[in-house]
Amino acid sequence: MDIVPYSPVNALSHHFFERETSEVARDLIGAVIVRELGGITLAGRIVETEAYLHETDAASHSFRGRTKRNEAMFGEAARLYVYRIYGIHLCANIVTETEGRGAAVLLRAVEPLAGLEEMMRRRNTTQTRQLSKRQLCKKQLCNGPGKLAQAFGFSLDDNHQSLLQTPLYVLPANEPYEVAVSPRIGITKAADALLRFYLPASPFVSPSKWK
DNA sequence: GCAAGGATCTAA
DNA sequence: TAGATCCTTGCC
Repeated sequence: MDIVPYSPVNALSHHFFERETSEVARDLIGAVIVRELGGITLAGRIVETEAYLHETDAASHSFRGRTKRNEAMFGEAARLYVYRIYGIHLCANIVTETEGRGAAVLLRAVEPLAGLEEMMRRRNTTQTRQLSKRQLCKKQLCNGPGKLAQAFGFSLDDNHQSLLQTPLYVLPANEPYEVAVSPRIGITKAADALLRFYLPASPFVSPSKWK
């Protein structure tokens, strides 16, 4: 069969994620996140991110200091911070900057590249409705933070997991992309800060008033 | 348009 | 300790 075209050899290094959070969030647009899960390769091109800064950012979980929930956000760069939102969904973040800082990049949407069958299966597991009624299409697999986390099988147990080697790593963008900027989605504090980055031409970004 | 869902924060 | 809030989604 085919050789899987994904290898951690050229994966982004610790240095990439140590930088200032909004720079990391912007530079992650076009990068490819790869996860080996149960012998299956899941991969997606990152098309939408948000930067959550340290103690000066009222919208960030780290704003009120370190707690059990946000502990992973204060860990070293290039590790996962996963949290539960609205009691139902999970959101996956990549920790940035220096250890103890409390900054991260939220992964909001990716374009599915590999493992689509598996993503579709994971996105359907909690669906009790008939498949024929509203079949999930490629665009709906990962176009939102909760959807992305579900498709890639992220869980609270994945907190602190490294993104620097198999089974989880990020490959740099293979071409330069024109990145658009907007306010972040779904927040009330610091709502005017331009810390959301996305590919304006991509049909795989999450549905929002900013397009 | 809004309910679901559970942890976390805030005001007493 | 009760009540509001929360980096969302999918069904009504």
